[in-house]
Amino acid sequence: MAEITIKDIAKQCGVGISTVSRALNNHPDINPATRKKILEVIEETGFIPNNSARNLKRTDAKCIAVLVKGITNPLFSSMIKIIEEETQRSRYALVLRHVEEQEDEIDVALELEKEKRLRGIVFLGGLFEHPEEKLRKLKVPFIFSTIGVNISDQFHKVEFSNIAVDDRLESAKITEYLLGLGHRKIALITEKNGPIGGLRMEGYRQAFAQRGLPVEEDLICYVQEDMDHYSMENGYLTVKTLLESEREVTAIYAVSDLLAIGACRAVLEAGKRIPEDISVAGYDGIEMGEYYNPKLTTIKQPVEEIAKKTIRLLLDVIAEREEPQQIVFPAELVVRESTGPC
Amino acid sequence: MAEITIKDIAKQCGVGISTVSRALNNHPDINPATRKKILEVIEETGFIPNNSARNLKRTDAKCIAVLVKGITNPLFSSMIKIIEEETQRSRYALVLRHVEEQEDEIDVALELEKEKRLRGIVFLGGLFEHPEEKLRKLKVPFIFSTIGVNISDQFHKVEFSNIAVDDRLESAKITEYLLGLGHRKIALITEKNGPIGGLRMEGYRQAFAQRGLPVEEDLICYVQEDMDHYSMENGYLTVKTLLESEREVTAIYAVSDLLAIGACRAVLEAGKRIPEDISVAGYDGIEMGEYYNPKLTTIKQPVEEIAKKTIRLLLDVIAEREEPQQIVFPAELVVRESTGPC
DNA sequence: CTGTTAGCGCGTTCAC
DNA sequence: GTGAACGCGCTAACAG
Repeated sequence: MAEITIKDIAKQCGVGISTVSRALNNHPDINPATRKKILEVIEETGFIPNNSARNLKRTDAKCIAVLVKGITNPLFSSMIKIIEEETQRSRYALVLRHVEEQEDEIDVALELEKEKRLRGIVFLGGLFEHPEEKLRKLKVPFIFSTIGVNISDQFHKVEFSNIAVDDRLESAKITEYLLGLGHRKIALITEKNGPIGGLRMEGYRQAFAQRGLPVEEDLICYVQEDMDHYSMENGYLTVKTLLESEREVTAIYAVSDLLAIGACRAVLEAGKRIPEDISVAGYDGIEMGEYYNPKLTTIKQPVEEIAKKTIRLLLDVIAEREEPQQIVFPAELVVRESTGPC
Repeated sequence: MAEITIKDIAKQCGVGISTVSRALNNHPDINPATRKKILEVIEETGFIPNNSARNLKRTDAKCIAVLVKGITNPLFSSMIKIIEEETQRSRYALVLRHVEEQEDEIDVALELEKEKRLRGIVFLGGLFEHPEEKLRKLKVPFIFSTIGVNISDQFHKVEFSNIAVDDRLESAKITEYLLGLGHRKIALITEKNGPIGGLRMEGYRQAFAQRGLPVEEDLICYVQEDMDHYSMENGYLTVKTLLESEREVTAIYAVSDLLAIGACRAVLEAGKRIPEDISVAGYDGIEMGEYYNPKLTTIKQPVEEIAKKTIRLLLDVIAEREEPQQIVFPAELVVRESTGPC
């Protein structure tokens, strides 16, 4: 069965091809009567315009793309929801696209930019460390909403937008909080390579340094490389190994809430209490932290604010109401039940 | 700046347009030397073929689409991962597409079918209750992997594929387990309307009926309609209300693990112990259930098997090695720490 | 092996 | 207001 096209509709309505096109696109120059009739026939026939063909010709598509790297990150779904709302309000269409871990998000963006008629791009969860040369290939405004990557090391000019949290600072904040409680044997659960783990580790070290305290290197535990670095399972396994090693530990700081929850499981399984025997702190502020037992002490990233600012800034830049800029959001130390005095 | 096209590449290489196309598509009939040169120029120029134009002409695209309804469902990400692996192994491209709650997944599929050259479609999380007439519009094989919707009530012919778990049966299983522990005051946390909640409630009733026990209607608690029906927050609020009502309860069965975790938080906040004072059981078998404290008793859906079978069946149907069929997978009652004798 | 040509389905000029 | 013709960028069929 042949695909039904705009031509068939035109024939069936006894009108020209372009009239159908006008009906389809809410073009003003069309007789309401003929327009209504065309839409009826379209309804009956179940005709669906071919998007590929449309994208090929269309000049005015208001469309922005969100490229998400890391579908497993629980923070993203709420961010996406907010971005969706905000774009709809501005009458933009949204293309949501997942980027595989090994894919280059810029390449995907470049491809999408050609395929659809993008007006702007949001990068969620990728790394803002692409060569400027490559970034410059993007012809529409874009913004990196890189929860987890501090920009202070970046040398990008202000010509590119970026919204982030100062990981090093926030990480130091929660470490200092643990130190303030009297903890000294604070195990750090982090990833070995990778900018996020790196920055958060730096914050950890900074907090110790600021108090003139030495960091015990063998309390820095790296998650397993061969599986998702930020999964509960990885946190569990890493902390299990730690506890079995009989190293003395009074607190555990995992650089993500999921790792921290895995850590909790390992601690509980070892027959220890949280926080009486061992305090556990996370980082991210995922919803589960409020529901877990005990409730998780963590650094809460202002996800909603970040999402809102991200999309608004992008829309403003698109509309040339605003210049690209780089913004750092403060995060919040949320003390709950999983941490206590040493 | 004008978009760079295949024509420009051809000119720059001093070859014909179709030769470039051949290089692009790994066509065998091409001189390796010219081919290499073309690819080099493409690399230099940063040329990216326009997908819309390709889709318009291409006839042989091996592409299958996965339409996901309900991004928040924690079970989906692992299913998607498996489906990705399996499709790649068969050298199919994958289009992942999220469907909004209010969108009609069939409409989206229809549109996508025109836009890309789909060979098959997987529906994840939608409802298999579309009129046959509409389903028949889909011209490529598709399969509903409807975790959560029992098919026994469906009157669809075998011409459509569907993979599911028998919700009623499994729900009865876990209810019977609680009854077997001696519980009689078992609160049910479910959604008021909606086929999933409906079927699971039927299972709950069935289990009581089988023992000749009456169901106490006021122990059936409906989640709030105005927010995500299967969120922790909704479970928390619903159970909080329940507990404040002073109705006697010895066990709570929530029809999803997330609801159950919210329920646990409410129970704990009320100063009760799990399972000593109140047992809590969930449904789904999400990973968090193993990490939560206490570990959650639940019905574990065989997500991996379902995902594998789903994609394999689809590929088989596409290749005409197999007829469309409807399969029911058994789920497993996993008893963990959150439930105990009455 | 390679270049030329004819559309894919639609939006966008133009005339009318 | 409307229709015919053109071409978006590319692939496929055909010649060479």
